[in-house]
Amino acid sequence: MENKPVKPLIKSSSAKPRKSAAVARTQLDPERWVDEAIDVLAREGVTGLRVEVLAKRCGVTKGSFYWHFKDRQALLDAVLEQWKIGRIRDIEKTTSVTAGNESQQLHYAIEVYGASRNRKGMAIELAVRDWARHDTRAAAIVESVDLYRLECTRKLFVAAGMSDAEAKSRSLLLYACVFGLSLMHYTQFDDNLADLKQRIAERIIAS
Amino acid sequence: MENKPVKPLIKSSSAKPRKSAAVARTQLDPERWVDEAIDVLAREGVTGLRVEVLAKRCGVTKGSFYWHFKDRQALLDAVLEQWKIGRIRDIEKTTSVTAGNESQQLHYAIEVYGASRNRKGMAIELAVRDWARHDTRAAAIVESVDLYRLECTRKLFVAAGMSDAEAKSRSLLLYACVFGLSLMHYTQFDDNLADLKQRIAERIIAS
DNA sequence: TGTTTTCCATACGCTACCGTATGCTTTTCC
DNA sequence: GGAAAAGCATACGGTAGCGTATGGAAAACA
Repeated sequence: MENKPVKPLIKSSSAKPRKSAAVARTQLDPERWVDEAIDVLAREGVTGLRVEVLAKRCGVTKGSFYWHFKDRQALLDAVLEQWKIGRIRDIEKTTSVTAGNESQQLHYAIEVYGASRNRKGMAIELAVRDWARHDTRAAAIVESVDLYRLECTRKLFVAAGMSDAEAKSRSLLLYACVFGLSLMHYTQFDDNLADLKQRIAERIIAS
Repeated sequence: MENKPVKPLIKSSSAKPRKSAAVARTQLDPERWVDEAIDVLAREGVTGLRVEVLAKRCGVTKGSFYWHFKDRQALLDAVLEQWKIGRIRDIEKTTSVTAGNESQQLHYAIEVYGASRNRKGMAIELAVRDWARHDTRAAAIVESVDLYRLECTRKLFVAAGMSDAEAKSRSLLLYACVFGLSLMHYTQFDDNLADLKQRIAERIIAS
């Protein structure tokens, strides 16, 4: 009963060996679980994120999981937090730009999400968003990420010379379109999808 | 073993009482199951669509369900089919227009999906789309509905005077934006969402 | 009225989960 | 090297879900 240490909700990964600095050989899973979980999330959604399934993918059993995490919810929270951090970092990387290249950078922002490349990233995105429809925690995370994204691209539109109100609407239009496209099945709609996407991007960005 | 009649996958609802035309008092659940299922789908997604849960909502037990349906998949198929039929009907209603009012009708098409009203319809839409990400059957239905929608609005854009290529891109942009907006959480982004949406709609439709 | 269908309830076996308890092995630390 | 802690395995109880089997009530039909 009492021989277990005060078990943290998520084991702090900063508890690395203190003396021998360069050893760190035998540590196994500080946040490996979260990475694997995000992988499963991308392919099956939250409902596919089950403790025993995940354990099998990690080559261990539940026993290990419940040592690192208080319960399933703790993992889910960690996944959300990790996702949020990654998104914020990505947004900053995508929307940081040298003055004068704003329009170009906006085009890039659209392309980054475009289907082929970054399929997994979009799968995670959609999984989290669907998750947010039934879970308050996920919804809060999505909201914060959305606001940050919208704000970043808004600044780009402003820097590109638009009014504040127009920049806001363009910013929202941009992300709505990006996510919306990833929801739709339109490959049969046209035989020149590249041109189609080009026109859409122009419509979103051009003055 | 053999006393059961050839059980159809979905019991044909055309087997109404033959003689007394206006009676039909005691029939209970031909497609009531499907309606209830779509209701659950809207609130919990496909994974919430469980046989015993649904039975409880209908005030019966599994025994009834497995008389009407071969298995859970048969219900899911019926749900998809019902959804498709409803969408097709809706699209035709939304995009049929007297000549000259195309632009107005396009604005209406956007408004119809806009948040407040028709929340349930959008919830179903998103649930089905998420479903389609893991299920081939659902994906096929979504694809057919998408193509039909895209084609209908494309015609409206053409009728409004656009080139074929531009009409296609606008049509895709319209639906992508509509679904994308329903995925996002942007209520904190601006204090005048109406103006925001108005600008977006203009951007999508205006020449 | 009695038989056949229709429609539903109950009971069962099975699997996939979650979370806990407990013990075993490997490090870590003294 | 020996105690303590870390990291994981195994086993258990419990729930929820699917699908089947079977019986019973109620309606339709003859």
